[in-house]
Amino acid sequence: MEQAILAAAEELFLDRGFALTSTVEIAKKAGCNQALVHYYFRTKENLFQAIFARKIKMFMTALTSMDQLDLPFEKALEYIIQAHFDVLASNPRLPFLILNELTTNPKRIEALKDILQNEIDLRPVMHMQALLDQEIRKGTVRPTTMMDIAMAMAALNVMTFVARPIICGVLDISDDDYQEMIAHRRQENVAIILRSIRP
Amino acid sequence: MEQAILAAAEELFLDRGFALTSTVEIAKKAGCNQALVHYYFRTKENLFQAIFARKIKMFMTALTSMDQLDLPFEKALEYIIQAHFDVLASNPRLPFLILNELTTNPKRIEALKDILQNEIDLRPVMHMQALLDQEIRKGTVRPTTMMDIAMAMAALNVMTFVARPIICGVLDISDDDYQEMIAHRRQENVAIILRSIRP
DNA sequence: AGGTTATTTAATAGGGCTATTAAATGTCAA
DNA sequence: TTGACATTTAATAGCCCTATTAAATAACCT
Repeated sequence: MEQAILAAAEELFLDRGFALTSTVEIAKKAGCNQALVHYYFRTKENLFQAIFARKIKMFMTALTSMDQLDLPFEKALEYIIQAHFDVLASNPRLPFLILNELTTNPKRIEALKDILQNEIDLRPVMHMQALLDQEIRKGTVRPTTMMDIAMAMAALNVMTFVARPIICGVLDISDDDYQEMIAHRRQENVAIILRSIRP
Repeated sequence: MEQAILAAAEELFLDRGFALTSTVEIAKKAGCNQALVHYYFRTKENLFQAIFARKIKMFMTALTSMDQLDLPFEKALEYIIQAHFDVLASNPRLPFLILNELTTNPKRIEALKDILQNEIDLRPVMHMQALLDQEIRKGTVRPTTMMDIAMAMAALNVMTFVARPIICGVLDISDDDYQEMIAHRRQENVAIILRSIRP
């Protein structure tokens, strides 16, 4: 039942965020009494943090555990951008939850910092930075930074999923059309970034 | 006092969204009794919609009221991207509010559709589309669509401001550094898009 | 001033929420 | 079987919230 509560809470939190999800709803979805939620997690805040931390860790790990370290820079970059995109596609509501919580609740920032500092292996990032610097020296890539590239990647990929309600709502397109658009963006976002770093 | 309530509500809604803002807080910030909020707007929902509609209208109008219709395509695009960026810089919390409300409350989508259909002049967009098609025929721009370009622009510009809590929180940088980063992104986002449409 | 309307306040109904508590039920080993 | 412990439930305290109502105050017109 503890697992059922976690699963129900995860779904609801991802759907509606912390503030709009009540422990009563979580209990109903998990199929138990509302007091049980508090028996296992004492507070709604605890329950949320457990899920939030787990999700962020999963997300960051998926990004930094890279098995393409031997690829040349452009290929590696393409691989990373698409890996990032794919994690988002499997967790389309996660970026919104993260943005939402970090924006409305300063407390969450500490949690995020902790995870980033203690749980994430940054060596792959360093490796990419080194490859990039090499390319710049060779003149095959214009002078730029991994920070800039990462910003562009995050922006383009995340917005694809965060903007879904706007896109689907305003253009009212079918689910098939949306899937097609997703596939298109997966290619397009890579293309934009690769072109943007040309000398 | 009605204006004071509107102003207070706008600030609080932008800060914390609809659900996390109470009419009591609004009243306190406006310097009046909480019942007065309901006297003027009957419901919190009404008050929110008034503000939300006004903000979206302002935002969309700033984007589509373009005075650079005689510029060549690339110059016009650069102008638009920076205009978009500047509206966001003046309303840094607006995109988050829009995303937040459209994501958590389907009702808002109707409001948005209404505004887009009735209040926004789409001729400048058509004009840009025509210029783009011309460039593509000439071969000076790779085959693409205004939709793709707009997505990239929105993603890059919006993320600059939406991600502020993450960037400032994780990297803990000073306000000056942040301002510098903003200025950098204003250039960079243009550069990325212009490079991304090269043949 | 006196009357009418607009504005503002105090008080409160009514509802949902989190968290706690005490009691009931299940589990399982000795 | 019984005792100890884990799980689950019902009930409720205590908050904060929205919205309403009735009464008080201000503003304005004649």
